[in-house]
Amino acid sequence: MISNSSKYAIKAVLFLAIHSNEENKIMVKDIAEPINVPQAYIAKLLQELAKRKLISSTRGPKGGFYLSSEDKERNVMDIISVIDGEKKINSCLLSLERCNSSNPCPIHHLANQSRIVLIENLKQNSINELALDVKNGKSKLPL
Amino acid sequence: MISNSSKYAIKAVLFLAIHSNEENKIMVKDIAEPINVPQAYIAKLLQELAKRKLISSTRGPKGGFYLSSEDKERNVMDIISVIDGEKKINSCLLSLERCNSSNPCPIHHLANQSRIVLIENLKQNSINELALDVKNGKSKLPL
DNA sequence: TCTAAAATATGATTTAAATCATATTTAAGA
DNA sequence: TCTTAAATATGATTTAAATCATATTTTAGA
Ligand code: FES
Ligand code: FES
Repeated sequence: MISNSSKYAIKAVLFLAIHSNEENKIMVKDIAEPINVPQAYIAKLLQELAKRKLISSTRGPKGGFYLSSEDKERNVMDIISVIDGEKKINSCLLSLERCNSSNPCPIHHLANQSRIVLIENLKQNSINELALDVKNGKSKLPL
Repeated sequence: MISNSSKYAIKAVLFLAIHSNEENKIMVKDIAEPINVPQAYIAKLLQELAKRKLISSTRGPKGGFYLSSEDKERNVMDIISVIDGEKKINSCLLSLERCNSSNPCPIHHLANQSRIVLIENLKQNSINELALDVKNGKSKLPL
């Protein structure tokens, strides 16, 4: 439903939200370790996120990744959409085909509402808001 | 979150609920095709479900798989638990470690409630009830 | 303008899940 | 009791996701 890659990407973006800004960029090697994701792997994900404009980056010495103020207004679903694609999280729990309320599978009505709520919630808070929660001790960035 | 194997297993069990009973057993080859799952693959899953007592089977000529009346009182979460294991569906969306409301990750509060609701819903209806929905045209068994 | 430090692009390798294959065991019926 | 049809047990192969490796491009600063 949500890939490992998406989870890693979310962790990395939140880490950047907490520790970086326009004037304080962070290199992959300084991101990989604290979030406990292999460096080469998170590098690839960060590159993809940068290409898709969810995070910002500059090359060369003093370069690195960071979140611009617009980047911080993104939400978690934006990240999942870029890494996994829209359709994956919306696919039918049984068929992998089109999930459709007018032609539902036997467990559609058991699963559909909670999925809608989940997706809605993942769009509700900005990266910035989630980062503030961590700063305020209301949540933790796990390994 | 829910593996392909679990999805296949759920489809197979629902198929058995609709088409089989103590006097009318069904062979793997007659299950595989209608639910559109490779025969050797669904065979393995059915064997596991039978070993774990979620479905019934008899060997030899006139043998096959079927659901006893007790089997039909099981629910979808029972199947997921047997195929994927309990912990998988309950793991943290970010860390893969213990998901814990008193030490939550940044998206715990975005995801936890809907997951609880999903799991509760998947336990709510018996296989028999879900099969009746299909028989009554209220839902469809997809490919 | 050179050098070094960073991201980027691209592709190879590994691993776990999915899929396939087959020898063994059980039970019905002749 | 023999034969045959079924599930069962076990393991091999394939595939997609995860992970690793490296040559190229860009840019800051000497
Ligand atoms: S049709 Fe299966 S979850 Fe919607
Ligand atoms: S701690 Fe991450 S989902 Fe609960």
